[in-house]
Amino acid sequence: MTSDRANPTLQDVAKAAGVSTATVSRCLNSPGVVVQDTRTRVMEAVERLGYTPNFGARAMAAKRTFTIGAIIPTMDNAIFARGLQAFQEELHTRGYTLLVSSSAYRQDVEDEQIRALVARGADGLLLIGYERDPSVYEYLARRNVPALIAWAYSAEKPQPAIGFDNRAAMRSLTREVLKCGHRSIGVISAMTKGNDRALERVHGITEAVTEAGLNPADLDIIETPYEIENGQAAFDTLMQRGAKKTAIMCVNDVLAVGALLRARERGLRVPEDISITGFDDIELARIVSPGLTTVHVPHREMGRKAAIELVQMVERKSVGVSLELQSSLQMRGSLGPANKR
Amino acid sequence: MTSDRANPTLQDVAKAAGVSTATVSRCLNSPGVVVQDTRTRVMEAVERLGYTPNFGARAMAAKRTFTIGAIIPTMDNAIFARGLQAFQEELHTRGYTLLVSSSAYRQDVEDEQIRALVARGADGLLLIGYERDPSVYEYLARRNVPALIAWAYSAEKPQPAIGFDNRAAMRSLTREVLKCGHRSIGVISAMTKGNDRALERVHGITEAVTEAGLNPADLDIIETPYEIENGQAAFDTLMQRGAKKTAIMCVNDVLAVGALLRARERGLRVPEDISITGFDDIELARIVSPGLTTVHVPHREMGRKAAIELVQMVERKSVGVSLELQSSLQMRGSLGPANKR
DNA sequence: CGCTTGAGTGTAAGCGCTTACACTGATTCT
DNA sequence: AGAATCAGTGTAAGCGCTTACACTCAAGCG
Repeated sequence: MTSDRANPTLQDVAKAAGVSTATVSRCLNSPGVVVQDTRTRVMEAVERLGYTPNFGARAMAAKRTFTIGAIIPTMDNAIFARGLQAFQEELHTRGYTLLVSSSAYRQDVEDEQIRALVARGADGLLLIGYERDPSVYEYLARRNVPALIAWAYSAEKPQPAIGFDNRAAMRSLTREVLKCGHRSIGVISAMTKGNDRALERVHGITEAVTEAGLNPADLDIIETPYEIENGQAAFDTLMQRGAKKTAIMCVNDVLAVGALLRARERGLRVPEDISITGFDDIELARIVSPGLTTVHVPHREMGRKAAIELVQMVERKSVGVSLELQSSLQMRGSLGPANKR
Repeated sequence: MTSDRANPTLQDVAKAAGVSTATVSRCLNSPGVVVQDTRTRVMEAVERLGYTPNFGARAMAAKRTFTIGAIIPTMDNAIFARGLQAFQEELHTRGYTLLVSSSAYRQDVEDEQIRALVARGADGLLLIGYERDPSVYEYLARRNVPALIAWAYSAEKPQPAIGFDNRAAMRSLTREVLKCGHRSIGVISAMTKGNDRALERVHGITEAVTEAGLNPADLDIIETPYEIENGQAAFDTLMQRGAKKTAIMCVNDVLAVGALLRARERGLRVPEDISITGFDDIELARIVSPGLTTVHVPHREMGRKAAIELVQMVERKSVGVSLELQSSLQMRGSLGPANKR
């Protein structure tokens, strides 16, 4: 029944206010066109009945949801938190709601989540990194759902993105490491499959090493999932095999903190005995001691600008323009001169 | 037009497969009742057209969404991350999707989010802590949306909850601190307004102090928002005013880490010069040095059990039963004997 | 052999909302 | 004074889906 007390509908409000459903709808969506008098009467009824519009119905009728979806690889660690926070704040001021889900770094899960978000009527999507099956982009294009890439930027890619050049950033950090005299370098990378950011960062190291006239094949690289514990384990492996390293470069701060911890546990002094670097500049990086030398990423700026651009894409039905942000080196205590044994 | 290429609907699939919309719907929702032959034909059409059901329409027609909403005070820090992860995993195995939003520790925002989630058809809600306007509970009851409280537990409250006794936990930690001989204790609390967990924890301290025959009014308590920086600032304030403290008890690990950092910056040794304790046992607690003595909370267990119970409430339309979990003390280096000057 | 039965499918009535279009009565214009 | 205009409101047609109910037809029954 439409008179059911449990879930008041537009109908109920209309009846209570003695107007048509159209008028109630208008009061809610474009109050300007309704005369003051009726409006108060309607709003009063809304209040009295505790009416909340049904989202599904609204989405279906209006084909707009004012909802933006974001799919991040993980909620567990802080990398995306700050940027997403800024993203969401900016979205909020523009009247949009953010729906977040996480893919656990798995492409099939991400795929599923994308479809779920689209089915839920997301007006636009924020995606992390470029790398995903082309069919995903086709799907989005067919459905007319604009998507913006973040946390990565590459001039060649066709997709609009707002991020920074992971490779270049890591290249400059590596130059710094080389400048400190390090020649035997271990690398701890996240899993690069489906994670172009990690891959690009590793490439950055390789490039810098090559450009310094060294043999990139001498780099001892290990891949491991995103967890402090894995950083610790990887550090052990690296120290036990191959030439003796004087520096460990990690593809993200979490892994680096793991390495740092394990170094300490093994009685190694950082940076005297071994230097360690990270990437991201999450909070952790400044908390550990010594502080972690890392690449600072403008998370908040990225989140905010992504929101602005994505809303633009949704509302103007524009293609979206890419924007490259600058990352910077954050030098802290964990990087020091190589120990000339 | 229903033949539009962009967004295939049930209709389109039905036409393509030469069956009625009802049959397609059945294939998707209860494949058992459709004969093998038609089913393959339909599935093929679904595949070929790249059909995804429209969530809003489905929710509206079926009055079920298999969606659970969760509103947490913040995504910024790690306290809720692990528990939520477990919550979501368990939900997933049961065929539910999780929608998360954050309230920034503001009741009005939480309110808004609750309504948004309900409007979106959430079948059930996970809420953090008991404290909120009674009208919220009324609203939920009227709308028939079951809600489960987590991260808190109190036998007296009517709402079903799954959590632990914040007060009792803090009481035992405080006893431990007192046992170490500390008599002049500073307390750094989160903002207690709208945060019953913080308030309960402070109460726990007060109670333990009282039961030890000391005057709780001698406790130097300071309230500050949830940020490492604020922990640092609060530490300064505490050290500058009143009697000289030998221990600082913090209501959560983030604040405690802030205090720890600042102590170190001021050249104080922990725990020789000053002891510091936290609450939550987030990852950070074991990463700082010395490790933070804190209260360990069974986050994952809580998340998992919350999922099970909430699904139960949704499907059986049951009221929900509360469950108290046990927290435990996690002793690490940051707590030591009081320095008898 | 006619009748019941039931498995498999189709028909169509909503679910709660938005919005194009139609309508009404003041107001303004000629 | 009658026509034209327009602001404010109502009417009703969907949006894409689920599901109660109706229907069909083959198998099983007395």
